[in-house]
Amino acid sequence: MGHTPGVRQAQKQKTRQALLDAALGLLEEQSLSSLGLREVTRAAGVAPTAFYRHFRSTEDLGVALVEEALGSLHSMIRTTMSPVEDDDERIARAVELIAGHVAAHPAHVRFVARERHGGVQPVREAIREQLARFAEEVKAELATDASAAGWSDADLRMLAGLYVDQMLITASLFLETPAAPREEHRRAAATATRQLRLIGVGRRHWLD
Amino acid sequence: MGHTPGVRQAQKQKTRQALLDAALGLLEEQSLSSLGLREVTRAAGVAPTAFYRHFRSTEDLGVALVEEALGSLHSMIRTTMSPVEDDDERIARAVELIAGHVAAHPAHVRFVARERHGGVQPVREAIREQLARFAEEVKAELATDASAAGWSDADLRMLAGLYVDQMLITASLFLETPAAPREEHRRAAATATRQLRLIGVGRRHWLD
DNA sequence: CGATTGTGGTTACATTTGTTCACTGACTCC
DNA sequence: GGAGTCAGTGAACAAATGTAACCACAATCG
Repeated sequence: MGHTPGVRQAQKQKTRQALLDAALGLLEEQSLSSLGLREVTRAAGVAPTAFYRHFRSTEDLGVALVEEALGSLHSMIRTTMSPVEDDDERIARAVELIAGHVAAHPAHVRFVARERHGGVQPVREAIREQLARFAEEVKAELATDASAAGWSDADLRMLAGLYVDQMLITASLFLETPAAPREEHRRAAATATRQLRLIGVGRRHWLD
Repeated sequence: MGHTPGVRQAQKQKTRQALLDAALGLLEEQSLSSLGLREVTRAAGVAPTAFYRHFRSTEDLGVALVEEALGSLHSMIRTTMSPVEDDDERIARAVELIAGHVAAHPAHVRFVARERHGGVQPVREAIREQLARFAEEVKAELATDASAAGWSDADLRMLAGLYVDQMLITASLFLETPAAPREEHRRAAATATRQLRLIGVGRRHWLD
């Protein structure tokens, strides 16, 4: 089996993915700056030197993880901004969406929250850049909203940044609520909802 | 010189402080989970084994650093809540205060921002606990405010948490603006001011 | 088909790590 | 002032790390 062109590259990306997955798993209990090359290869089931075929260093791997982690967030933001008329409905949907995303990709969320201010500069930079891109998208979406009439460009940028930060805060709040039966989860959701609602109120009366 | 009682303990705390300072310096370019015991003692100018006279492990040292770092934040919050009638004046003063604190203790602020979601569980826990205490203080302060009439306990707690998170966001925003001549610093301050103002607007119209 | 490319494995090495043990000598306390 | 306490030192250890050089062998391409 397999004289189809591309078998080699497919295998390569398979082990590459194994390295990424292994690293992501290990990063649930430590920071990237302490992640060892051998540690990763051991968890991935490959020889230490094989690492170099894919990444120059663990820093490099970290940057790759940023792409992977925030790629999944990409679709999330789009959905949050979906056309819903009722504001409270939209907020509830957003909180629900964040909770779902955290439940689906906890390791990715943890990684971003952890390394956003972490000890590896290139990774911080990559996260910052991606989040700035998201904020720009959010801002563009906000600008189309009817209630945005009269808002300055700086005001819109500020609000978008506020929403992005709030999204991360909410996500890591859910993260800290792992197997809490249901009660803590509810409280986290309630708090997040309230915070978004207050921002919404401020938004509606911004031009008063 | 020195038959006054307490010379010994004074010397001990002096080297203990040297260890803390050395660690804090090293942590500007890495995370706590990768901080080595020998690395710290080397930077502090003491023998590796001396470390054990003060801390059980680097994790332990990290927890001690939390106390030190958030102790300085303590006074900061109190001042922010000082009695000023004009809201915009209060916001301006708060932003100014945060900027000053970051300029005065950049390493402490960086440490808290970095390890709040970092890879060392006991340190995360310590930071969470201290921030919860701060939030409680802020909430108590908010409750005395005249405009807090009719606010539920949960609403007050939510608002206090929002302010604390916002304070950290603003602080780490200033952190990312190290030697930027003045322009970036101004923009950061402007953004922070705008965000606090929007929260203030939402606060005033919360009960509408 | 034969030649080439390149992923992954093997072995090896110099460094660095955390922790131990026994020690020294200055401060403490009676 | 003499006995005891204890912060800091020094040497030693096994274990783990990042990186290099060389090898094997299947997929690729002419």
